[in-house]
Amino acid sequence: MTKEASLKFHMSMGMLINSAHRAMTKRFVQNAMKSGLDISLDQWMVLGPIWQLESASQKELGEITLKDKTSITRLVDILEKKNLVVRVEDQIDHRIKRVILTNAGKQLFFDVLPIMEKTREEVRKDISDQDIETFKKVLSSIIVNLEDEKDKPS
Amino acid sequence: MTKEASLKFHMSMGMLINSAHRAMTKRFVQNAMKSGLDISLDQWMVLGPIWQLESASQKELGEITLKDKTSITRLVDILEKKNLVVRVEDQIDHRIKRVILTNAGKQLFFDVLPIMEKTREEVRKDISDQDIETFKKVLSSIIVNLEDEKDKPS
DNA sequence: TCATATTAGTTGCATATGTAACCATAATTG
DNA sequence: CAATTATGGTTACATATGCAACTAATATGA
Repeated sequence: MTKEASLKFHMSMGMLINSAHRAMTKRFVQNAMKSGLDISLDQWMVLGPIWQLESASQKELGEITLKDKTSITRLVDILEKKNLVVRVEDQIDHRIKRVILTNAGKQLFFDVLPIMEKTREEVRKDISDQDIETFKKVLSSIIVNLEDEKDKPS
Repeated sequence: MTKEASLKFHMSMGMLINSAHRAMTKRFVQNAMKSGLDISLDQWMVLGPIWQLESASQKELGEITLKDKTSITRLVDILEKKNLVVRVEDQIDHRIKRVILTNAGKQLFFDVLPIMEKTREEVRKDISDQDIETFKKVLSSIIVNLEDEKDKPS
């Protein structure tokens, strides 16, 4: 029995997702560290959209990353402490805080891109495109299956 | 474009796993809470093997759940604080601590089984067995792809 | 317009994890 | 057999998350 088969046989889906998730975040951080970059996968998940949108409210970041507003607050705290982003109060709606990249943040974004690509390749090694497609489809279904009632569009 | 398609289109694999993982742990805890049971998914992941093995060392628990020994220490701390398990020093090798269920732990184990099943059904809703198989296969491959060099059998 | 509700974001408390340093107890070997 | 190494487990520090309660600001509507 191969190691994969053994794992598949013994472990529940929940345990497998749990382990795969931890392994991926761990590897990303390790790869970044090897290149002298100090950033976590979750921090990157927020940094990317900020770059793409030029300026994003924390609410928008939460919607894009599917993260709780509480998590966004604290991730932005960390990014701000690292001088990668700054919060700017929206001029019209004073409840909103727009997050924008500093020059250091922009620099880091480009530095991390190849790390991301390297990690992606390590993760996908020997897995067919077809299986990856099915994999992503199932993940999307799970996310939709488990959506909070209260968050569902009425 | 359906919500699934939209998710699949926009989100990277890492983000999808991240979100699915969080959604599953969240739903499990919510389902348990609705039934008046106070246990997290990770606590359950440890409790199950203890039941199966009757008595397990923390090292064994780590191997089974693919969790770090540090995580096991702390999960067992919590389970012990909740009076669900007790640590017993191994009579032969005094470094080893065997973890066994209390009566309350055994009771909880059986109470949680239907919660587990309910959550499992909610997660898998409208996903074919075939796709689940592929899904688990891919997860196992990812875990193997990302295994630490130092942990690999020589 | 004034009271109420909603929205965006923050904070405190609890759980979960990784890393590294640490302790105590075996096991190894010079 | 004594010194060294390896093993099982714990602890401190940092990151990440959920929930609930909170603040400040905007929107709603009687």
